[in-house]
Order: sequence, then structure tokens, then C-alpha cells
Amino acid sequence: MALRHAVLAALLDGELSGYQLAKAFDLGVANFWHALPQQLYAELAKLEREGLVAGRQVVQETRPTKRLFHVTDAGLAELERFASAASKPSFVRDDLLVKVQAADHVDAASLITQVEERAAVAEAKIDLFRRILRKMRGGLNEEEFLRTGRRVGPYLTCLRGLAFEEGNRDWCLRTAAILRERSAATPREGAAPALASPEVARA
Amino acid sequence: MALRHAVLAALLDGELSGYQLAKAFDLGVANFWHALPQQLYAELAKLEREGLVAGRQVVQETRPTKRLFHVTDAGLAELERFASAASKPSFVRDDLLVKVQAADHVDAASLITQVEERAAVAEAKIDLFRRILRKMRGGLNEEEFLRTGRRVGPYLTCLRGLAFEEGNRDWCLRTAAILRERSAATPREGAAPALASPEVARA
DNA sequence: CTTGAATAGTCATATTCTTGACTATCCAAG
DNA sequence: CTTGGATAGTCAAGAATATGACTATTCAAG
Repeated sequence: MALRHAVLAALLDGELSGYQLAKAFDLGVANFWHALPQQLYAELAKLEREGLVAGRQVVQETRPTKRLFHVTDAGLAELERFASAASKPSFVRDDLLVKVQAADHVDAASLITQVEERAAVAEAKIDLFRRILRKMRGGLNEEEFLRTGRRVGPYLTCLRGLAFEEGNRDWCLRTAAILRERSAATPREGAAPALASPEVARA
Repeated sequence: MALRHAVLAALLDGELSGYQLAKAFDLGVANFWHALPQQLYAELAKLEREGLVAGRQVVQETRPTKRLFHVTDAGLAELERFASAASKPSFVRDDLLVKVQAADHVDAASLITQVEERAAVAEAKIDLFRRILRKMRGGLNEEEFLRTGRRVGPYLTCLRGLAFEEGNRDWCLRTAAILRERSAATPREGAAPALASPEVARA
């Protein structure tokens, strides 16, 4: 149950409405925690009942009234407690990797397309992360900022997101190239092509 | 609902019992899909009811009787269908990243310890993946194997796991170093240390 | 000769997450 | 003057996951 802690961590940078929070989760936070708007509204309500966040109503003229939430002292204490407790091992879930695992038994063309699409998505995220990082460190260079900047937490997690997507892109491009080469080498085979194995090569 | 497909993909390499499958998930497959043994038994039962896998009873003398499962033609067709459908975006969940996001507001010492422990875990996984990869490619070098080997799917996903853990390790080590340096620079501060910010520097 | 680890598997409960729909207001483009 | 997108939020139902406990057998260490 760390969604609540992810929400608390996201609210540390200032007051957010549920809607803004949902967008934040879609961007930065999404790189290490994923949640739909519905869950966030529900979690905010629970956190408020428990006194870990507090909301204040903001009546807007041109927009629907919204509620801005901030972390309370109790919320900060809960984050402290969470941060000191043992971390569960991280986990990833990725359809595409499941498909690649089965690559030798399924249609190559569609798989290659999907891997290349994923590379493009990763590239877009890389650009986004680079922009966010530039904005966060302001005039300072990275080393300076990491030594002296306030709030390096979000910067560090963003760096992990950047490296992750770079790894993603590189792997996708390489994988696509390999699958392409292999499917070119056996143009008339369907699933599970009988490529040259060590045994065959010896024969 | 891609657990079923992860199970099918894992069973492509040969018959496995529920127990063996659980261990396979704990190792290789866990890098892109995570599931507890209970889920796997339940999923196998469902897959069998739907005719996507078939099990055969194996009576053992020295061990409890087990059931070995393999993918049926219908299961293969289902995998094909899945592989051609659009992939959901991958997602990661990581307690540790949530904690680092809040790094400027929580106790540094405990966080540094955890980040360094994670680096060690990553290192161990790197070793494991290297061994698995070596074993999979047999006598061939990597390039050769990727061009001509049978079943490159598991090899490719393992490569992604390796790169992921290398990224993890590198980021953890860098993050630990930065947090250490910062907490050394403000030895008597508690949470949210007032480090030199651009504004402060100007003053 | 008892304890603990590994094998092999099951059940029930509770929480969490996803899906899909729904209510509103405002602004801008066509 | 209607449609679509952005803002702001809510509800209900159902699927998927997690937690914890439970039954057995075998082998090896102490």
C-alpha cells in the first residue's frame, strides 16, 4: 500500500488538486508509480479522513471549484515512517517483454512494429525528462545542482526515469534490428523458424 | 490480464509444474512480470479449464505427485493473438523511488542505507543474468547466437533485465554518493535542510 | 529424533486496481 | 452554434493481486 506514500511524496512540492495530481502521475511520478485519476481521488479522500493531507476549497470564476491538497505534519511523519521501513522489491509489468519472450513462436512482423513504436515512445520520454531536468536545475549545471540545490529528490528520480527510458530505447532498437535480420533470413517460415542451430551447422 | 500470457510464454521452453513455474517467475520472468505462486496455480487451473494448457500427472516415488503443464495449440493461438494486439504501456512500481522522491524531507541515513542495499541486490542480479545468458548461448558468442540461435526470445528479455539492473546499480551508487555528500555538508540539520539555493547564494 | 529447507500444492479473505460511465463548466475552433 | 478539449470531480462493478494460513512428503543437518 504505497500509493498513499507516492501521493504524499508528490504533494511535497506544493499544493495540488486531484486533477493536477493525476497529471503529475501521468508524467514524472508515473516512472516509478502508476495510478489512474479515480484511484488518486479515492486515495486523497482517505488521506484526508486520516488527517495526512488537508484540502482547501478554491472557488474559481472561470473553472469549476477545486480543492488544493497539502501534506500535514501527520502526513510528513507517516512519510518518515515509510521511508525508514524496509522497501519491497520493485516490480515491472510489461506486455511487450512478454511478447518478446515468446518471439520465436509468434508473428515477427507485428512484434517488430510494436518494439519500434516503443522505441519512439521512449525517445519522446527522454526528451521530456531532459526538459524537466533542465528546468529543475535552473541556471546551475547538474553537478552543482546535486551538491547545492534544494529538493534533489525529484531530480534524482527523474534521472532514474531518464536512464530507464534510454535503456528502453537502446534495447528496443537493438531487438528490432535482430528480429528484422532473423525474419529476413527465413522469409518463408511461419512461427518457430528452423534457423541454423549449432547442430544443423555441424551437419 | 496478461498474467495468463506471461505463463504461456514461460511454458514455451518446456513442461513445468506449478512449483517450477513459480520459481521461474521468481528469476527470469520476474524481471518483466511478477506473480506469487498462488496466482500461478490459480491461473494454471483457469488456463487448463479453457484448454490453453494441458497438464499430465507425474507420480514420483520420493516426492509428492506433481502435474507438468505444456501449452496446447489453442494456447499458442491465444499467444499469437495477444502478441498482435496493442501493448499496454509498461509500468514500474518502486517503493525506493518514492522514498528518494521525498529525500529532502525524510531521514537521510536510513535512505542511504536502503539505496546501497538496493545497489548490492542489483549487482547480484547482474551476476545471475550474466550466468544465465552465458548458459543460453552455449559455445557461441552473443552476436552469433542472436543471428543464428534458436529461441532468442528469452535471451532478448534477459538482456533487458541485465541492462535494467545495471542502470539500477549505477543510479543507486550515484544517488547514495550524492545523498552522503549532502548530509555531510549539513550535519546538524534535520529534514529539509536549508542548503545553499540560488536565492540564498545571491543574498 | 527433531528441526528446518525444499518440493508440491490449496484455500479464504481482503485490498487494490481497472473499466466504464456520469456530471459539470469554460474556451476555442470550425 | 455545435463540437471537442481541458478542467474538476464522482460512482459502481468487477477483475486482479496480495496476505496469511494450511496440508503433506522427503532429505539432511544437528
